[in-house]
This record gives sequence, structure tokens and C-alpha cells, in this order.
Amino acid sequence: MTAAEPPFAQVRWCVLGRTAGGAVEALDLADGAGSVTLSKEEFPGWIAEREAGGAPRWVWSDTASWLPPLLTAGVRVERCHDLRLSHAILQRSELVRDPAPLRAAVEWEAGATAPAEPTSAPMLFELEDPAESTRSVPHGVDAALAEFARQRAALAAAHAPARLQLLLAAESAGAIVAAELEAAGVPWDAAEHDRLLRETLGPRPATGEKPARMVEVGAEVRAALGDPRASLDSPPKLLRALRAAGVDVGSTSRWELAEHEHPVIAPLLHYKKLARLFTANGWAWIDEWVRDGRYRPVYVPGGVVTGRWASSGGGALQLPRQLRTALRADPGWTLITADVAQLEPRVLAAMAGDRAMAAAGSGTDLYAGVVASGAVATRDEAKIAVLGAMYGSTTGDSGRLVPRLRRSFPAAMRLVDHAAEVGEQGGVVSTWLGRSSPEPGPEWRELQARASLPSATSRDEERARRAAREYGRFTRNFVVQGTAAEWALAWLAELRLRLAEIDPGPVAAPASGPVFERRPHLVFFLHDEIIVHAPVERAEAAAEAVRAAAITAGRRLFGEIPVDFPLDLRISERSGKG
DNA sequence: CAAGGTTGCGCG
DNA sequence: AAAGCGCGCAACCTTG
Repeated sequence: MTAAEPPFAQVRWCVLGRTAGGAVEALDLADGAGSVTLSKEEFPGWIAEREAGGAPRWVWSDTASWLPPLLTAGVRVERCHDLRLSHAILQRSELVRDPAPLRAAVEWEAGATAPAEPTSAPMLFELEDPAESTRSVPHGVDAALAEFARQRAALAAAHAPARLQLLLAAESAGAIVAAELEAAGVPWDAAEHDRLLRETLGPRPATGEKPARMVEVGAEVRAALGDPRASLDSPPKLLRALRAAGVDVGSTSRWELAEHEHPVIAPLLHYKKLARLFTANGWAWIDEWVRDGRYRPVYVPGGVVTGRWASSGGGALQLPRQLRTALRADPGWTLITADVAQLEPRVLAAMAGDRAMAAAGSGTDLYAGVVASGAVATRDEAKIAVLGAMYGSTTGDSGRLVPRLRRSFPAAMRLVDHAAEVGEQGGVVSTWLGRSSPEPGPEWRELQARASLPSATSRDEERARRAAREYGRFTRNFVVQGTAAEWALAWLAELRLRLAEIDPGPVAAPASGPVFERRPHLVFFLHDEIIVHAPVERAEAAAEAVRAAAITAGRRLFGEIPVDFPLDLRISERSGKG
């Protein structure tokens, strides 16, 4: 059992910085001794020694620039404090009473630094065009100490320091997980992927050519249109061709096409499906993103305003379900795939302290519980209503069903309705742990101001109202999506520590790579889903760690409450169905 | 012809 | 043109 987040003052902090010459300066805040200077070569070994003897919490500028070289050197760290990510949270958090000092430190408002490329020559590139490279946060030890002092002061005076501290710890742990995921890579069966592509599209075509199956289906579409030269890949041209053939659509999107009956519809939808697979996840994708049996996408922790991760390269967050069968364990290893059933409504029930909604979620299917509560008649209706409540639906089936939830789950509905009201008035809302929403921009404010002027037209008023509602839907969803992201970070953070405690045993180690890969380790994360790669003999232990971490995550955030977070968990060689 | 915007679809 | 949130990416198309 991992200990809960200790009080700030009891953590052993060790601040790291880089010198201009590439050496590392380390300052242990606990022992009062001066700083130590380490050469690039000494650095990983020095970190490893300290990790072995009561790991401190490393305070560093940016996990994405510090951790990859350590992982390459075979050194794993237990915990860190990521100054860049913490800065982003604190300078905007409503819980921070005086954000001015943080906001004044504008040098800390920068994107992640790409890890140093050991093989290429990034230095030359930078010298050629320094403005070209993305701005990075400061990496020196003095800048780190100054920023860390600002952050500690902000936390010490914050409204709910324990929550914010948990958030910063979870966010930082997420940054470690992202670096480890990138180092480990997703075990990917390129041959299976290729087989799937051939089966669906035909043999790999020459560069610039379309696969045979796309050509065939395209011909069927043109025949049905009665236009042998119709362009299928340009939406405006396709739209004109469809209308000429008598299909009265306003766009060429799938959902709208599906509503019409015409011989062209079926082959066209088929063509679009093939085109998507070919362009987004075809052979070119394999060439670019899969090497030596590993798919290595790029994650961006904290990349979404709500606190969700984003991705930048490789499209990890859009991997089609269709391709999951190519996600395959190494020989002697297996995959543990787990996702949380209805994470967001469960998080909402917990935040709102809504006993009725908690009761609805007491089984494994919250939507079935909503039906049982009598609010709606079917599971489909329950799903539409619950999603509509969190997204702010006002029309259609969803808008019609939401009011029924208001009667059955008043506390939960009050919470999201209130978040929406605040947003409509241009205010700020916060997640459970204190990540706050951005304020609406100047354009939004002007729109609102113009609508309240005596000279305002009804058009001005309508536009302002629409913009206000739109922002309200954003803040409504922000509190739920953002708190769900916090739960997921806590799950990840807890899980990686538990996995590291599992005795690896006599396993067939991957031939090379970071040491943590010889133990059960995370290989994939997608909002509410994780995949762990584990030696077959350790699959049960790893699965138990996944379950236990989910329970701990709920307790860390919400304490002892009657809301649980049940997992759908499978152990199998391939991640896809079957 | 490079940059930026739009469309459509993949994921949660 | 998703009724209703948050994203990334490829291709097409316009703009300068």
C-alpha cells in the first residue's frame, strides 16, 4: 500500500538544474548542504544511488526534457515535481489567492521541450534559426529554485492546499508515465496490421496510387452517381456530384448520408471507410510510427484545458478500435487491458455527493442503475440523458430526457447546472482538485458588452446569448471531464508505483531498453483506459495492481464515499476483441 | 508554393 | 450539420 500524499513540509525535495556547459547542479533542500555539480556522465548513476536509498522528490523544469535520458541510461525515478506543469495549473487556479507572482514569471509559460535527439544534430538546427525552435522553460537551478519558491508560497496560502498538492503530484506523475510510455512503446504486430490492411484494401499500392479495393468501390460509387469522373476525395466536388444525382444533402458527412436512400449511399460510405483506414492508419502510418515491433506515439500531458492529455504525432488518442488486434504482447508476455465503466458520471456523483446517482452506479453498469431508479425507461435513454446532462443538451431526445434526471439526481444536476451558469456569465469554474477553466477571451466579452448596449440589435442579443450558452456548455463539461482526468491521473500514478513493486521473477526480458520494461509496465493510456504489458507469470499480480490502484485513486480524491469505479479488465495476448 | 482554414472522421 | 463536451490528423482548398 502506497502512502497518501505527505504534507508538503515532510517531502524530501531535491532541485535539479542544468548549467550552460551541460552539467547538472543538484540541491537537496532537506540536508542544508550546498549544491553538488555532476557531469553529464555522472548524473544518471548519481540519481540511481539516491533512488535506491529513500527516493527524494526531484524538482525539475520539465519532465519531458529530464527523464528520457535517464530512462535510456536505465534509471527509473519514483516521483518528481514538474515545475512547468505545476506552474500552468497554479497560475490559473481559483484556489490560489495571489497568482500575481506566478503570472509575472512569464518565462515558465512555455510548451514542453522535446527530448534531446542523441543521433541527429539539433544544435546546428538551432544555430541556423533560433527563433524557429519552440520556446522552452528555463532549465537552470537558480530559475528552478525561484519558481519552486513561488509555487510553495502559492500552495501554502491556497484555499485547499491538500487538493492542489495532490493535483500537482498527480500531474507530475502523469508526466513521468508519459515519458515511460514513450520509452517503452506499444508492442505492435506490424505483420498483423499489414494483413488487416491487405484484407480490407488489397495489396499495398505504389506511392501515389490508391489501393485496388478503393478503386473498385470508387467505381461503384461513380456508377451509382451516373458520373464517371466524379471526384470522391474533395467534399465540395462530391457534394455537387451527389446533388446532381438527386441526393439532397447539405454536407457529405457520414451521419447525413446515412439518412438518405439512394444506390450511391452504401458504396460511398464503404469508400469513406476504406479511405479513412488507408490515409490515417495505412502502410504509410506503419512506416512512420512502428519500428522494431514498437509503436511510439507522442503524448502531451496536460495538453487539453481540462487536464486531459493530448497527443502530438502518431495519433495515439485516435487509434481505431479496428486496429487493436495489432496490439500484441511479446512472446512470454501478455496484455492487461482495463477501462473504467462510465467514469464521468461516477466522478460527477462523487463530486456532488449525489446518493441517488451513487446508488445507480453501485453495480457495474451505471446506466442500468439509472433505469432502475425509474428516471428513464431504457438503457439507451439513460445514456443519452446522462451524456446530455454533462454536455448541456437542450434539444432533441437528449434535451427532452435531461429534465427527468433533474428530479431523480438533484445534487448532481445542481452541480453541472451551476457550472453552466457561471460560464454563461463569463466566470471561472474548477475541478475537484482545483484546476480552473480559462476565462473567455476579449472577443466573447465584447459580444456580451455590445448586447447590453442601448443600441444593441436583436441580432446582437441573439449572438451574445448563443456565445454565452456555448461557454456555459464548456464550463459545465469542464468540471466533469477535468475531474475525471484527475481520477485517471491518480490511477496512473498509483498503478506505476504498484507495478514497480511486483517482483519481476525469471522473465524473458525484452532484449534491450529501459530496466522498467523487464517488469510489468504501462504501454498505453487513453483517458479512462490503460494497457499493461506483463510477463505471463506476473499477469495476475499486474491485474490486481490495476484494480487496487483504481480503488486507491477514488479514495485519494474523494475519501470514503459510496461511489466505486468498476473496471472492465481483460488479460490476453492481443488487446482487441477475441 | 507555403501557410492557414475547412471538412470529415477517428478516439474518449 | 450532430441534438451535446474535449481532442489530432489527413486531405483539400483558398489565400498571399
